[in-house]
Amino acid sequence: MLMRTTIEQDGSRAGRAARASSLRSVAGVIAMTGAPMNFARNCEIYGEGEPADYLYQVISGTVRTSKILADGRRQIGSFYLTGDVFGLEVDDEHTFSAEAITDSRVLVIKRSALVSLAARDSDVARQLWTLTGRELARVQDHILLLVKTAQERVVDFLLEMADRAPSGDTVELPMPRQDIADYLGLTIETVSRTLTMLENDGAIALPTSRRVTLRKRAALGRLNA
Amino acid sequence: MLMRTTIEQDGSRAGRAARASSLRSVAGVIAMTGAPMNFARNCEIYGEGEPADYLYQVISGTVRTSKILADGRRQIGSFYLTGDVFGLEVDDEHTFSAEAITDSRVLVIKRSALVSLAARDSDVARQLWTLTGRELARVQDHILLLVKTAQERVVDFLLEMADRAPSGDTVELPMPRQDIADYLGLTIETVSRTLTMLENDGAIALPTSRRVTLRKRAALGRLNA
DNA sequence: CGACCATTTGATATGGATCAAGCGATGTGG
DNA sequence: CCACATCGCTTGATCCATATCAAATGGTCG
Repeated sequence: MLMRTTIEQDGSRAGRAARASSLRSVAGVIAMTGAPMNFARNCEIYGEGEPADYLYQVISGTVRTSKILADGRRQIGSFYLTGDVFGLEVDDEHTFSAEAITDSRVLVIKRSALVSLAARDSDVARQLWTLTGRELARVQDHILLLVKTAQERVVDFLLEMADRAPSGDTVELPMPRQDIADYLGLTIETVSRTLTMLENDGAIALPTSRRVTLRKRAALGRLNA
Repeated sequence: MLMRTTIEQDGSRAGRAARASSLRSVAGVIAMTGAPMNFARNCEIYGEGEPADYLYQVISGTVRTSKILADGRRQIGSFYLTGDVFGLEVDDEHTFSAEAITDSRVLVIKRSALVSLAARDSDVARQLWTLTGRELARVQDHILLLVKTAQERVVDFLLEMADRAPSGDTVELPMPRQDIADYLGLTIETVSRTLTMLENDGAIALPTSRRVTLRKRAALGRLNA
């Protein structure tokens, strides 16, 4: 089911500079040489349990991390948008697998290089720690999501996406409903119904199924808190 | 509702040595001087949003971290048993609050001391990173818990506690049902009923409400995976 | 003994899952 | 260029796990 990947060895200077400027806080880390790679939609980037020899930064596209439970259900850990770093592990195994949601371009960075550099350069060490801490914060928020009602989960998700890909009040959802459902711990039907409901309530507009306009963000936020 | 705390300045050598031996992996970190403090049952150790000037290690007793949601519900982040480190933040604010579940003795360590030491000593930096990574792994497991059925959650919880406080197949639960419920995202009634059901099925025994004997761990594990 | 708190048990309600069908875009072969 | 298969999404009907509301039980401490 997963497709083959293509590798490119470009790594243009211009691209690097642009990235660095928009991502100050991880600048130190990504200053490392890394190879840009392209992954087609639904390509696996790494699998659960594989050695975590690399970490990754999204140059363009969207990536999800996921885990298949014993009963076959799938839980999505996170979505990663342009600029986000993923796949960084403290242990040396990936605890989730990662797939490209859309055709994506990803910077691949050797973990061992960073880890050994961190042993000498405390700034790098600090960066690694910060990145893991950021991931921790993300996952903690995710836990809070999972104990809420369906409507709260969906609204939180939309607000999160809106915050992360800032383009006014219209959010482009790169992922299918099934991914959203598996992220929120709901079924695809419940996600769909909830969106319809929010639309009927005038809280959002759905020009297309993948584009959502937040009509009253303040109200939405309050609705949930 | 929260009680006052008492402070002690003891810090016996014998105690330290015993701890260090049972906690190799964080030995580097806790080698730092820290003040042991006592907290009575239900005492707040720190509050959500407070500056994270200290981190903590449980010497004896049990601690929970929690967060109150907008609608008044409470989510428990984790339970910390003897030897566990908690309250370590990458940012400088506590994202959860922490309370002693039972009368507890806790080693209090100044964060700034560690952070500045980490800037010079890469082993310490590594320790900080590892501790945060361990927390991350714990929270990720927690997410997987929250999408399971009530029975699976309860069984997972019992197995987790049994692994962490190894004393054969009998687990002593230091926390009340309400804490378990708020950890598992269930109601107290559902937790209670589920335990009763497991007992009727012969999967566990409940000599007292706070003591659980796992009758068939292998089966329990398989039951859930 | 009696008050209080934690826990269990019982009866009922409900949010979201499940099962099933319809719908709208997109693409493909005749 | 149209018929038709496919895929992602929505909508509908029903069911069930867990929440909610309510009361009983049991253990602890003054």
